[in-house]
Amino acid sequence: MGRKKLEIKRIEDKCNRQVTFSKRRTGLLKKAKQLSILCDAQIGVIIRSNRGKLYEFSHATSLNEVLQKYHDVTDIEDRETIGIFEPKSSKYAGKQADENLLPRVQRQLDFDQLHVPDLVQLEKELESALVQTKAAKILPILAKMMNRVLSLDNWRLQNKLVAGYVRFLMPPHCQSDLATVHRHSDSLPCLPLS
Amino acid sequence: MGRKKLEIKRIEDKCNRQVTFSKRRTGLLKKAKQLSILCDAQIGVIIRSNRGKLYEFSHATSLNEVLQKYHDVTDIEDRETIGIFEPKSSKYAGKQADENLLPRVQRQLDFDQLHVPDLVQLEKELESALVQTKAAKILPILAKMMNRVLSLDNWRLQNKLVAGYVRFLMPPHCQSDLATVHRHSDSLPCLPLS
DNA sequence: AACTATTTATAAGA
DNA sequence: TTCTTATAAATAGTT
Repeated sequence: MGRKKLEIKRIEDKCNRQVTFSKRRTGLLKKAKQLSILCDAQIGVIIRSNRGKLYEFSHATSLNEVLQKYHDVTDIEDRETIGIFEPKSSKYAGKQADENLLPRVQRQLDFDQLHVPDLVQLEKELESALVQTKAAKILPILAKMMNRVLSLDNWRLQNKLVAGYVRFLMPPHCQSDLATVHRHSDSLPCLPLS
Repeated sequence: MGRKKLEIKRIEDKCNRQVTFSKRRTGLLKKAKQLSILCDAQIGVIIRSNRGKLYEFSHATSLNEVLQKYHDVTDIEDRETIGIFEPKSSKYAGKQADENLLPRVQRQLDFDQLHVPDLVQLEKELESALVQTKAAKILPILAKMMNRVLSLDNWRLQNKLVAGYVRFLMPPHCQSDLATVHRHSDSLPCLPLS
C-alpha cells in the first residue's frame, strides 16, 4: 500500500528497512489494539527489532504483574514450606493433608464448566491446600484446574492461577529477583485482585 | 477500510463481531508475518478469542515446542523417572547428569539481560539437558530462566514458557484436554531443533 | 463465502 | 526524522 507494490522479502537497504520497520510496527500494534477492542479478544504482540529493541502490546495486565503481587504478599518462609525443592526444611513436612478439602476441589472439577464464582472458591481452597499438603497431591489437581480455567474467558483468573502455579513450583531462591514491570501505556485497565 | 468508517469500540452484535474477528485476525497475522520478513524482526502474536480459542504467529520456535517435543519422545515410564511424582521408579536414578552442560546453561542466566537469540540457544541446551539429567536439576534452572523471561515483560515468551513448564510438570493423564492451538497456516517455518 | 465501495496503511519522495 | 501524497491493501456492509 504505497506508491508501488512491495514484494514481501527482506529489505536489503538498511535505511529503508528501518523506516519500513518503524511504520509497519506502528501499524501492527494499532491493528492489534483495534482487534482487541472491537472483538473483545485477548491479544499479545511482541516485536523485537533485529537490533534487540523490544516493542509490545497486550490487551490486559501481564502475568508478570500478577506474579509480582503474589510475591509481595508471600513471605519466603511460607514458600519454603511448600517443599518441592527443599522438602526437608518444611515445617509442615509431617503434616497430613486435609483429607476433606482435596476431594471437594476435585469434585468441583468434574463439572463440564466452571463458573467464575466456583473459581473464586477454588482459589481459596487451593490456597489452603498449598500450605497443607504435598506437591504430589496438589499438582494433578492444579493441572486439571488449569486446563479448565484456560478454556474459559477469564483472563484475570487465568493469570492468577498460572501465577499461583508458578509460585508453587518455583524454588524460593529463584523468586527473589522478579523484576519490576513496565507496562505498555495502551493496555486496558485490569480488574482488581480482590 | 470498508463501506463506512468503523468506530473502534466493542462490537455488540455477536454475529458481526465474530465475522470481524475472523477478518481482522487474518489481517493481523498476515501483517505480523510481513513485518518479520521485510524487516528481519522477531515477532510473536497471540490472539485468544473471547471464547478461549487460540491463534498465534511466531517467527521462530519456542520453548513450548521444545518441551512438547520432549513430551512426544518421552514415554510414561521415562517421565516417571524424572521423579517428581514417582521418584523411586526411575531407571535413570543413578545416572549422572552432564556436569558440563548445566553449568553452561546457568552461566548464560547470569547475564543481566537475555536476548532472543540467547533464549533460542538456551532452548537447545535445555533440550539436551532434559534427556540427559533429572528434573531435580532442571527445575531450578527452568525456574530461573522463567524469572528472567518474566522480567522481560515479554508476553509471548512468558506464556510459552509457562505453558511448557506446565506441560513438563503435568502428569500425562491430566494433559488430555489441553486447549487446541490453531497455528496460523502462513507461519514461517520454525527453526530446526537441531 | 464473495463482492465492492471506501477507508486505511504505507512506499516513495521531499 | 517527519510530512505529503499517490497507490496498494484491508475490510464493512452487502449479496
